[in-house]
Amino acid sequence: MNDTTHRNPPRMTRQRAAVADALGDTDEFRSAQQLHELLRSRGDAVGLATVYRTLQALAVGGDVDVLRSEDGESLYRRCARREHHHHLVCRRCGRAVEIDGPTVEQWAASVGAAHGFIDIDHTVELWGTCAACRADDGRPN
Amino acid sequence: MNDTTHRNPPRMTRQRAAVADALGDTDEFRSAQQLHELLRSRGDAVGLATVYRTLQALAVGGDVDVLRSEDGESLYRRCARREHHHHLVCRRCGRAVEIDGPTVEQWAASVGAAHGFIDIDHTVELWGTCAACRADDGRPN
DNA sequence: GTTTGTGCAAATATTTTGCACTTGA
DNA sequence: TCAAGTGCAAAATATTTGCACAAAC
Repeated sequence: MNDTTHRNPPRMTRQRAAVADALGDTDEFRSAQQLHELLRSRGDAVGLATVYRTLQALAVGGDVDVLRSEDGESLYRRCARREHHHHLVCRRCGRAVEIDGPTVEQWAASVGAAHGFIDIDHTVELWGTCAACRADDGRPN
Repeated sequence: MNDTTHRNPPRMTRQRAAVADALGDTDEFRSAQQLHELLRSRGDAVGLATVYRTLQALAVGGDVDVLRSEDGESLYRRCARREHHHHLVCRRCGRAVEIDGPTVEQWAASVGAAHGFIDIDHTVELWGTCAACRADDGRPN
């Protein structure tokens, strides 16, 4: 039997632990660059390429959620639930609230089918400015 | 009176007309690079930077819709309606159908308010494979 | 001892920008 | 005329990849 599809569990390395840890203690979406910098400042430096590779692996495994900021940067966060959900994200600080699209899922599927499209996927994200950032007003972030 | 906010109408140049024209005859979302190549092949070449600048201007003016492909590239299309709407886009060829989010707009606003966020914006796009591309199956794009 | 992971530097890819030159009105 | 638009090449970003070396199991 040819098991090219089999995949061993990822090895536990200092770097993987560090990235997971950096993601662990926040409710904010963070970019790979931010996490890289955060780790460096903590004195637990990890190569930028490794940060990218690790985040990608975590995302594939469903351990972190990924979304694109309004200017196209990928942002990562370890969410409370593993099931599919959407977010209300602060465009200033990245803080996010997990939300359910009421009927979004089935609406998406039916609209797709009605037009003869298959393999429907949907992006539903809400962007805003959170209360804390609103108070911080003019300040540069 | 200081009118720093005033803006003259854009000048009609060969390049602007070419870009507008390239957008005009299709229902597909296209990238700046694709439009640049399309114009070149038509023998009506326009500098890539100009294509980007023009598309950006058209987008600000509300003359074209912009959205980000699943891999982060900006795609442009001149839609039939100028009012806010969403799209069901073929991830293979870019062909798109304009759709209305049933209650998306007010749902977005209320969810935002419920969490103390202001200036709520939402991204709702549907991606799929259209019937024509499905028939084309394995073929490279 | 294998095999997977890491770091670094170089490669991609998209989009933006500085600047001298052209052109529309 | 002369402000606005253009082309080109260089810069800025974000992300990926090749490869030699290190480390996990």
